[in-house]
Amino acid sequence: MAEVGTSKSPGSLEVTGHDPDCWDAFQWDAREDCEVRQILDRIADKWSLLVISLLERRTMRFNELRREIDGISQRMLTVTLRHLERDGLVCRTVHPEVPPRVEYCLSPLGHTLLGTIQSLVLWTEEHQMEIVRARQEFDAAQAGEDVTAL
Amino acid sequence: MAEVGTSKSPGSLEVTGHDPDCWDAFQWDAREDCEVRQILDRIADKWSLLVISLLERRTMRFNELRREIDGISQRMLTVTLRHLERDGLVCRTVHPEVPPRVEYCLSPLGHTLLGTIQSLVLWTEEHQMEIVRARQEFDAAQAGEDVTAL
DNA sequence: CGGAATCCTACACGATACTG
DNA sequence: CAGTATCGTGTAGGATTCCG
Repeated sequence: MAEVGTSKSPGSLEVTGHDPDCWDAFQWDAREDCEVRQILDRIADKWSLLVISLLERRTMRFNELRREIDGISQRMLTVTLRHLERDGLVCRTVHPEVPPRVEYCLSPLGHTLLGTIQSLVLWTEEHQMEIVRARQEFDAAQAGEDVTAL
Repeated sequence: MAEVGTSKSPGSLEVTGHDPDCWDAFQWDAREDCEVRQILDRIADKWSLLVISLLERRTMRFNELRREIDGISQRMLTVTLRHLERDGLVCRTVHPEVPPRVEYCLSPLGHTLLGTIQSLVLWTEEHQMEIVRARQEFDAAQAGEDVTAL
């Protein structure tokens, strides 16, 4: 229900992606709509952050990115780039040559995201020790309960 | 491999969660390790952000959160809260009464996350129009290609 | 009330093979 | 080179039921 473009015809990767119910009109604590979650999901998905951070430095070609990332499947690189392109964060330029040459770079909008992302990365750097320690304590407490439960 | 606490015995929810290979030692563009992605995944998952934003205001009980969020299953609320508790972002207080009363609140660490999160939310607010427009243009272009392809 | 255990399904993702 | 198409799998997450 509430499908915008039902043109999900075979012949295109699942770019239109998931947008099933989108929080059931919860409105994100009455301040936001579901856009926030969608966009957060995008930059937090398995590869986007990495692609963005690589494109921060310079324009890159498809297989260049592929080699650089090492571990990404060609499919997921395609899907990720399509997502980012669809959201206007990344620009895709096809040079009509043979062999084909396709270049990707950050859009201006993508660059504005960069600052925010980096503050998030910074927070993680600053606090990851605390988090790791918290996890250890938590797990230890769990194990302790298991023992006392015997 | 590389499992820290293999105490994933039946009798605990899947808190220890996913940590399968963690980027294959890619080191996040040689600047970060996989912690970043893990933590980003945490706050960007389906409900965490919402829970955190609700706990920003005040301490809340389990079913209070459940009612407030409207759409979350009890299972996912439990899982989400456990995750956040494990990472030290949320504090869980059990009052030994009958009927039981369990309260959740943001930890100090959780509060430090709040600022970063809000900058992200702010970015989304400021740019969501651009993103929506970019998507429309992208989808339109796609449709156009489909037409010309006939 | 605040969970835990179990079952089930949809989808994200990887591997592989083919194309312009 | 830069994709697309197809298949197989793991898992996130919902529904339901039971427990202290």
